[in-house]
Amino acid sequence: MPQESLRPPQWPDDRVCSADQKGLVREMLTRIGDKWTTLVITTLARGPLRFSALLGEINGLSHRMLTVTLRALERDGLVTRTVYAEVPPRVEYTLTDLGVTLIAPLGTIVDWVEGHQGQVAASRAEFDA
Amino acid sequence: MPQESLRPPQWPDDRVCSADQKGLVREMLTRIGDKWTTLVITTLARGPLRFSALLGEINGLSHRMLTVTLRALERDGLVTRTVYAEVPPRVEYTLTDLGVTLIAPLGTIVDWVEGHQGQVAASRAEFDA
DNA sequence: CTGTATCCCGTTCGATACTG
DNA sequence: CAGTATCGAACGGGATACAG
Repeated sequence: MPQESLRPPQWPDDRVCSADQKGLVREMLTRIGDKWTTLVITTLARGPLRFSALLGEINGLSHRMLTVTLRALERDGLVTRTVYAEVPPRVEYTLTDLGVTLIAPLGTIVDWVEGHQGQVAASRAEFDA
Repeated sequence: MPQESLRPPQWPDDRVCSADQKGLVREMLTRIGDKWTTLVITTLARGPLRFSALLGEINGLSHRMLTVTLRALERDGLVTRTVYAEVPPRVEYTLTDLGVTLIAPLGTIVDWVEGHQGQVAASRAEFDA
């Protein structure tokens, strides 16, 4: 088993968050903020999808990264993987109850970005000028 | 030539989000989720701080990464950089009004993590078993 | 004190090829 | 169709040295 496949970033530095759980919070933020996790969750929020459907819905997402992302979500208990014993094989991914509770908080961030992207873009334009 | 140095990430991939704004949403999520951004924002949420103070408050944060993080936040209009013409130089960083509006949404995520980290940890333990 | 520039290593991720 | 294995390029980020 390759090291990379499934290992979620373990945050080994307890100095960062010695007395509290900021390490875990940041680890989850890292997960939430990583390249594909949020897109996968928000896509699954509209209903269960199979692997190939997810791949089709999310533009630019590679085969391999979808697998990695889904495994991490599954490990965290946010997504359920259901295999149907058919030929050809069919696998459906569904948000768990826990995963569903993440939709709203995620939504506040998405809303913020959508509501302020103009200001951010303007600020960048000025900064880069 | 490989001046990757201190420049904030500039928008490398338009492929992913050609016509819509999901790319920007994800880009902001990436920024929010990256190693230090959230910690810097939440630390500045308690009040303005100078460079060295921030460095001291956030354990494990390196000199260089604080600069990189602050530049990105400044570029996005989330943080203001104020230089006082003194010797030795003093520079204070403050959340902008825009930056302040990010505190609440960020809080919903932090609250989610703190409220569900037990379930996540349990799920991981079972998955890894 | 604040910030920039280099070096350098580990990780990430896309492309590709292969299996059940 | 769904998933795994491998490889190479790109990136992140720490240590360090240096400058205003």
